[in-house]
Amino acid sequence: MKKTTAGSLKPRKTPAQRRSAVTVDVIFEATIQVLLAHGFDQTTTTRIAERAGVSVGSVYQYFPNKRALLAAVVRRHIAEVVSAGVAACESVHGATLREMCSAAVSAFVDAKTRRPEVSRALYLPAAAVGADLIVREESMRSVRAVHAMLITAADAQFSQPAIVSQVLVTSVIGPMQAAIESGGGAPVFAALKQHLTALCAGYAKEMSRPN
Amino acid sequence: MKKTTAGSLKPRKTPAQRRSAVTVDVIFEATIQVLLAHGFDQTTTTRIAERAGVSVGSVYQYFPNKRALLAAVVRRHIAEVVSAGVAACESVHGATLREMCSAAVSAFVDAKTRRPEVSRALYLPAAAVGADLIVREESMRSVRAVHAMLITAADAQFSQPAIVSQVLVTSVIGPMQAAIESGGGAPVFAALKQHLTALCAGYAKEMSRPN
Amino acid sequence: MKKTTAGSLKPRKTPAQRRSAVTVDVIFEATIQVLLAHGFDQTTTTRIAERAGVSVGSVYQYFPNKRALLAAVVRRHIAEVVSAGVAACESVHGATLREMCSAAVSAFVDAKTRRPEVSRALYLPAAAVGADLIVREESMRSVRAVHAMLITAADAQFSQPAIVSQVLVTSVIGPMQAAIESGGGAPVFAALKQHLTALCAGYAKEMSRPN
Amino acid sequence: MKKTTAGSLKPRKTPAQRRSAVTVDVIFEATIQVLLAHGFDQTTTTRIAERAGVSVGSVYQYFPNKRALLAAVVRRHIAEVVSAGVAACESVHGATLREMCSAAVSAFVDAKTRRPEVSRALYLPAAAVGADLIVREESMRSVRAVHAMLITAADAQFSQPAIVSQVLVTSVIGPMQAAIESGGGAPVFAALKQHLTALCAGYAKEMSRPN
DNA sequence: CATGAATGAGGTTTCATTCAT
DNA sequence: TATGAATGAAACCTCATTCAT
Repeated sequence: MKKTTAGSLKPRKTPAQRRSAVTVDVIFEATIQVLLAHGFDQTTTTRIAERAGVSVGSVYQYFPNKRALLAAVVRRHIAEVVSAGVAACESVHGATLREMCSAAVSAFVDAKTRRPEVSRALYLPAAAVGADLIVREESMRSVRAVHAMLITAADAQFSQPAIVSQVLVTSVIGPMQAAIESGGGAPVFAALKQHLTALCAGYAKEMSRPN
Repeated sequence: MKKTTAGSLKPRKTPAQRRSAVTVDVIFEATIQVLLAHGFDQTTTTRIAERAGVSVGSVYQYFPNKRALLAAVVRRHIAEVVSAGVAACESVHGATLREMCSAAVSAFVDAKTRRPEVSRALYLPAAAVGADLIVREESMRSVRAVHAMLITAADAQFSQPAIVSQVLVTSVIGPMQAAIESGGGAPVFAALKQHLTALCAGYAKEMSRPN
Repeated sequence: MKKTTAGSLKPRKTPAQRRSAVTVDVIFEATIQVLLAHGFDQTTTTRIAERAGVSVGSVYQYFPNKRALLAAVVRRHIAEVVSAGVAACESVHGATLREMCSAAVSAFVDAKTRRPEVSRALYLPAAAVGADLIVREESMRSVRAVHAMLITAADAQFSQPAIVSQVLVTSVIGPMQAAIESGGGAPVFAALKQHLTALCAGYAKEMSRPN
Repeated sequence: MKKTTAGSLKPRKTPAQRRSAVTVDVIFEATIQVLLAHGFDQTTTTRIAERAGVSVGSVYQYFPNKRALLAAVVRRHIAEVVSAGVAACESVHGATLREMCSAAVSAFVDAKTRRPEVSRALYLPAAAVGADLIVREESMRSVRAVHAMLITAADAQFSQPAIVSQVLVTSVIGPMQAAIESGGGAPVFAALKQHLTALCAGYAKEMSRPN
């Protein structure tokens, strides 16, 4: 990244037409591929275009600059993962604490490990682009969903549900990331689910009063 | 950063003379300052040298390239934090689970928040440089220390102490980071200690049998 | 030249479009001009680009690095000279030894002195770049052509035609170079032809048996 | 070479003292070693000093700048070779043409191949340093010696002894260099002597009248 | 005298972005 | 609309040379 020109991060045109939507997808996928194959600093717009089978000019037709492109890729990935988590949370309103933790953790791990390489590839871009904002926004969605879920718990009551939600969401990411980086496969992820469920449930129990 | 030159990350010459040692320290501090004031991609070797009050040449007398410099700065910071945590762990061998969690978390939070800006400044460099390795190495030290501590717990026994240690260490970082990023002050960090202690203790209880 | 980067010496993209071909030629010519006007170490890529009326970037669009550019310039020049010599050799198959020497020497001197400054300008680059290889390759072409010629001589037979060819080719270059360096004009070159012809013919006679 | 500052090429102080003379020799030898081990552009003053076991400062005590150092090294080497040739020429005054050629060529080849690596190492520096002048000066000595020799030939007379001498000297260098570059050993050099003798004798015969 | 840390001008190279075709 | 050659600011890094110790 050269200058982080601080320009707009929003895509340039909404892909109204069919063709456009396809092109954007191709560019997204190419970006991830290049990121994985060449690493962050070798990820140039030209290379992305090449890999996508379009010209650099075309890339700039859809994104005002490189940052915007990376941001969009990051946003899409995070949004997917978060949405899965949010849906899981909503589906267990009214359940017990342990059921809630198990369901949410499971959904999160599944979503995140569906394409583990993608998570790895996007780690640096997310930080380097001003995607912190995006990450924060999406995290908020998770936190809110967890919050909304917790207060419906059948077997407990929280005095600080907001803070607890925040800690729950952020504490789960580290072990997740570590597991992905370590290159572990399905069995590792299965074990991870159990441990993260215990982590969340244990903490939730500590911070709540039985109902 | 242009090319991730993949060259050696080891410092170039050990500062033998007093003057040199000072110079290196000045450069370290300048690096952090620039990182904070201008952001990662605006952190150029020239700017670092300027801020340090030396010439670019001097920087390159001690570090073979920019990556190595950043890596060194990251290493020093992480090592400090980890060392504090490790010391705390060692000081509570034989205590109860809750005492252990409280002591370790407290030490970790204190170390990490002594200079919160530094943590923020080094977040991206750590990822961008090949400092993953460094981070991983230091993480291992923490994990081992936690592991050594856990198995001496007065009131509990673990069947998978290794995994538990790993999860404990990685789960604590996220909330920590979030608190720092949020810019919270002393009260936030105090609350954080309580929550992280609960997080750890709760999880530890879940994963162990009473003695 | 800083680092003899040892990277590829092959041009980067073959100029497909007309515009590109022109650009490359302009860069070639500019390189020679700068070499002549400023000398080898003052021949910077920036200066070449300036003189060529293009941007540095354009230079790097066609050549992966400075060495490759210089190598290409050297190669083109040497190839021209050698080709002239080879053609001359082929045109006198079956002639007498003296006719052969006269024809080959004449062609070589003519080719080399068509633009004497170029020869002077490229002397150092040829050595400094890894163009030794190029020079060697092209020399081989000359040697082979001379060899092929010699064995058809109407009036003589050689027992070691290979070695003789090698010596003939290499012995002629020194006096040639000296004459160019001395800045002599047409009359000097005319005299040179006679002397070199004598040199070659005399040696050839010594190393062969009359037919 | 950075700037070819065009400063004086003359050594800075005459090594009046014993110690100085030794130091200069050590530096000379170190220069050649570095040239051979690292190549021309990697031959830095610091590296030379290191290899010589002295400080950079000391190198600058004896030579005003890098060019002067390289020039001195080149000069010494060439002077040695030329002196050997000159001596040989003087020792055969009054002999026959063929004897002259044989003696001079033999001495030249011997001198040049005593340390073939040195010749290779100094090739580029000689050209890059403006040592052309030195080379030219020393060449002149050779040419004059050959000239003085030729006119005493017992069996021939030359109408243009000056030009003939010039051509003889310059024509012999190319094949010599090629033989060295090719890495050939003693047998190659033996054959070379025969061919160069034939080359010179043949040419000399062509350019002279029997006595 | 020797040392070697410090200097800093300047060289090479990259790559996001534009715009004529 | 798509293309991709051209741009050029700016980054990293080197190394001959100096001078305080």
